[in-house]
Amino acid sequence: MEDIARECGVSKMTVSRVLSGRQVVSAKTRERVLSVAKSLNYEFNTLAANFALKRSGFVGVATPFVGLLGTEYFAAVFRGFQKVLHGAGWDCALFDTLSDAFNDGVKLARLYRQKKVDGLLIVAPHMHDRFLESLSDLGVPVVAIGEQIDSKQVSSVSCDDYQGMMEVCAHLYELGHREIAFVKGPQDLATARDRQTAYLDFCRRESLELPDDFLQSGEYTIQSGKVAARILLESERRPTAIVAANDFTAFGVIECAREMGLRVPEDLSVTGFDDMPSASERHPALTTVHQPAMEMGEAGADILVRMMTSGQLSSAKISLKVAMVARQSTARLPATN
Amino acid sequence: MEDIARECGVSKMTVSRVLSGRQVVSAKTRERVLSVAKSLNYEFNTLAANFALKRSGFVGVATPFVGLLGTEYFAAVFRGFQKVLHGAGWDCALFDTLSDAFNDGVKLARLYRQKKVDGLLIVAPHMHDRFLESLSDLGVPVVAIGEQIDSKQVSSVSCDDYQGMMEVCAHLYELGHREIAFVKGPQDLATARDRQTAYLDFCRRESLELPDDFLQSGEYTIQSGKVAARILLESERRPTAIVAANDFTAFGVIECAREMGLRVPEDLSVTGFDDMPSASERHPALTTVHQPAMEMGEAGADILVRMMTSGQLSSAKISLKVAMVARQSTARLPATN
DNA sequence: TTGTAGGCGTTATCAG
DNA sequence: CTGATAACGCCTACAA
Repeated sequence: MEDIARECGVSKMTVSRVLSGRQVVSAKTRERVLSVAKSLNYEFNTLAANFALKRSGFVGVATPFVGLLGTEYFAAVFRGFQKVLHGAGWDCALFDTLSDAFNDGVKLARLYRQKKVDGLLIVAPHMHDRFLESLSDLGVPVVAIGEQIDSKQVSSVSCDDYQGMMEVCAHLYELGHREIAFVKGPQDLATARDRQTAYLDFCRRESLELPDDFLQSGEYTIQSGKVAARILLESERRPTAIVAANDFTAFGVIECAREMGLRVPEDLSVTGFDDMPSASERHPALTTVHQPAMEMGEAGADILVRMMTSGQLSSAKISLKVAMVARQSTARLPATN
Repeated sequence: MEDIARECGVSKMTVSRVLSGRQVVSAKTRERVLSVAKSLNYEFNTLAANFALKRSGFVGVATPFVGLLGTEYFAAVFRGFQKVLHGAGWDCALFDTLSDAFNDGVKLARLYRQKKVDGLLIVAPHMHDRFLESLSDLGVPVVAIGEQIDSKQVSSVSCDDYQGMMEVCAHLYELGHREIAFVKGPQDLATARDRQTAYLDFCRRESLELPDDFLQSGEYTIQSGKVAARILLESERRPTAIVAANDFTAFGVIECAREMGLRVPEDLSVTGFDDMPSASERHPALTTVHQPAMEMGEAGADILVRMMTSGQLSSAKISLKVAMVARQSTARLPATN
């Protein structure tokens, strides 16, 4: 900068003002500085600028590298981040919540305290309560995507699991189903509990009297879906529809049904939740609930930018609407019975 | 640091030496410094350290956000990066090769010149020659993963497309196939050309005399696979096996065969290349070629670390062996004919 | 609108 | 093995 200043006959400070582009400089001086900078092949040193500004220019995106990185869901959320953050002058760095170093939020907070990142975005759907609780009150700008966090300092952007599951149940009900069973998810995940609550509320609202074993345990896995389905489909009062707490579980249910010689959807309707890419690729394509991943990313990044620029850690809780997608795994009841 | 120094009765420099942990300090002093640091709730300022060291502590990982981010392949490569880089003291930042700002390598190089990143890892399988060429000789530590780069300064880690395709052809040959057709990929992708060359070399080596139309064009897409398959399967000399240049193309071929009432693999053997996750999930599971993605990531990061620490831009070209995976889309010929 | 002086928190360098 | 000093390249604060 000094070279440019000398060449232009102005001070280093004026050059800085032009190059950082956020202070008023006369148009004539500005152009002169810019042209000299170009002719001198000058490159702005972002690192030094950020050091002086006491910021890193990076936002940390934390997610489990096994399980979530590599999914279209994560990619969509991330594109949402990028769109907002890049415009606001930040880049994204990736951190693994599963690595030894990040068993809890305290470790993540160190990234901030050491000035490696200016804020954190946690992509954490289906994450255990314990981890999420460790995020509370770290004194760091943090936004969690995919789960609602119960904290005054941590913001979160989640989607309306309850509403989505309600739509699924209503969809089946409209198709004539009255014998609707449910395969639960892990009880330490808030998403799983919300989905289950919606199912139970729906049954109560419509006065569906269902036997206790219509509520089966599950673990959000294909295998657990198969196990639960076998119990349900072998019981004397066989359901005409099975609502799975997520897509994996639904895949397991369908696999079990097929093994037992039942056709989906003719003999059994099955629904999932999450709308993984394979949900639409499988046969039959799965009726499920789609989450607005990119919008969640954008909303989360918006909140984070506000926290980082204001320095205020007031938490915002946003819950986005989801949309059920009817595909080929559900059918009208009288069609075959 | 000054506070700690005062408290310990040593100089700021000694504290720095202890905390940065890369210079010899007497064990007694070290422990005293560490304990005082803890009691003072001191947090090391990474940003300031990196500024003094003239490095950012970040490596830029560039990839197309639409198409590659969100795939298991990318996730595996990235885990490989992380494993090596984290150990060596770097974190990873993500950049989109598709965004306006990165139509070419020159734009990426700016990240380095502005000291935002200390080096670049480009995850670029199936990337157009033009982009790859723009990476040459940027004067920046760059390693490309997935494509071989023709440059004296840019390193690359690719996998042996030629060998993989040879194995596929040999596999079909051993199953008794002699009428083997091929669906090409885009001609401006080196991977596509290598796979095609292997096929042609194999045919020549085994003296398979095939009609010209056994070599169909394709675009690495499902749709183009369908189109090519229709031509092949409707020709009077119908192939008993179709080798597709990648998995997507193979999916299209299978779809077309099914529409025409042909069974795979009983009436037609089909092979892919890449081993996408869905390759093993589909029915029939696809015989294809698997790439050692995580190993490629590790190898690439190793090379980059060497470039960054040495400052030398000597390019290394590594080509990793691939492995064919025989699944259910290929079968012995006499079994049905 | 522009200039001057000083500082950000760490490390390199060289002397002891 | 330890200490003093200067420097990294930019920005804030204040003054002109």
